[in-house]
Amino acid sequence: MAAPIPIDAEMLADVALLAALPRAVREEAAALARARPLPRGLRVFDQGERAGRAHALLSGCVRITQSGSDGEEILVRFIGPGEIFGCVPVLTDGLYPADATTMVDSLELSWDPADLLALMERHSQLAINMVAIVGKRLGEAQERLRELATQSAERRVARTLLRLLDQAGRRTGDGVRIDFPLRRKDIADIAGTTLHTVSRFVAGWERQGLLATRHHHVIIRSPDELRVLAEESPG
Amino acid sequence: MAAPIPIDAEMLADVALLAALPRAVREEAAALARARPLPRGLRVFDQGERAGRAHALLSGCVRITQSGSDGEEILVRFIGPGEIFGCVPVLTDGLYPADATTMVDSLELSWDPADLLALMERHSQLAINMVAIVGKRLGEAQERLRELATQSAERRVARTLLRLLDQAGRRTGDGVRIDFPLRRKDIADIAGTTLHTVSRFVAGWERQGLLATRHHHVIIRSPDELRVLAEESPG
DNA sequence: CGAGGAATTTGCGCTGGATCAAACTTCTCC
DNA sequence: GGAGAAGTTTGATCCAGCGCAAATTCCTCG
Repeated sequence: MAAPIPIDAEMLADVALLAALPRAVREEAAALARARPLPRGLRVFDQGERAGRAHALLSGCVRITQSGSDGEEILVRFIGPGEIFGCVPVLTDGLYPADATTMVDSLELSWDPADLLALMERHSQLAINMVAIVGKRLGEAQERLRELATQSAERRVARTLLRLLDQAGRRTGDGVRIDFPLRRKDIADIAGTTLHTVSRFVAGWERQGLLATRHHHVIIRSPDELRVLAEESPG
Repeated sequence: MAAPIPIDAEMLADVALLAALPRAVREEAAALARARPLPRGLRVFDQGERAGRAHALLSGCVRITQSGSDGEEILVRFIGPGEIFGCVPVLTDGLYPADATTMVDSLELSWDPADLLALMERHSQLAINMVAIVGKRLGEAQERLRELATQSAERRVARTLLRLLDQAGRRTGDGVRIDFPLRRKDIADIAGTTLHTVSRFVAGWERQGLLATRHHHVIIRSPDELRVLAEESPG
């Protein structure tokens, strides 16, 4: 067992859940947290498993997927630096509702469920922040639901890329790069279609010079053109 | 203007958000709440509107719908007695994310956003309850997302009915009745399909004696057979 | 740098379910 | 109780995109 990684309140300033709180609260949270490096490809927790820890990501990227009894799965969301994951079951039935897997080497903080709960009881602002975070995700899920029910696959793929751009876009020489390793299957699992269909559209856009992929990373050269595709009225 | 409806802490005991709290908190919440009867068909609030009140339903039924810029809409959920609605924006951007319309004559309580926020600040358990409620809805939304992306229309319609049965089922003489007025279009807007497709399946099931509809109400005679349809492995 | 494997592209046929259209039934309200 | 409106059923047609399969390219790692 390696020596525990020291945690200071500074590290917590980047976690959205705690960002706007008084420093004293962050120190309290820091004292209870455990830091841990996560190698790429690690299954952080499994769907249905009893929630052993509540998590926050400091760096890297975690993929949250949900699968049904039939094995079909969707990609619920990517967790980027500063975001929390696996925290809701602490307050509900105690079972993780999805799988979590690191996509790159990452660093996380985590809390014992009881500690986090106690912390939220002492500091209502913490719980209120959490409602805001979960509420925002609920809104996003409902928007995706509407898109999936009413829009064409092409628009959904375009919107998926735009949304990822928002979440993890980073300017580079010739466009904006999505900072997650992203393969066609991932895009398909978010947009609710197949990797074949995604490939057709993306390859087309790539030919038009609208975007490029290298090393499993997507670089959008022209977000505006993509936005046009995403908004186009019919189907 | 009619005289205000008197509110006592007893009424709040049926509201899930406040149910498990000390009586003193419920009394505090009661003092700040406003009760209001809502006639059938009333638009309680509009998507995009600034959140003027946070709501809880005491009796009746409210339909929450979300529509996109193109006019396409989905039915996000039904709110039944004891459930809250329009409360999340109090803690986020202050804009209602969806429309809310009463489906029958109803009775609601509502709070001023600032009052509810202050109440949650004083009583962290209230905020914690809210995380649990919103988290549960998030889980449901993600499950629907997966179903919509991976399952056949028939299964989705069957599951939709089963889910409504769970939420608002009431035993009657010859089966379990869903306590909301429900037309084909509503089912379609939840299941993510068209009223024609819903009609085909439901009419078939009705012929098999699996369920019945009268006065825009669905009565499931054989939940088990429906469950089989919902679980059936392929597509 | 090169071999092996993983991911992507692309062609083709097929079908679930959307769309269009029309008859029919059920509710609502006078 | 009856007229009109609203909701439902059912048929016919059509196509977006899924499933399968094979070729090709890209990435990884020794």
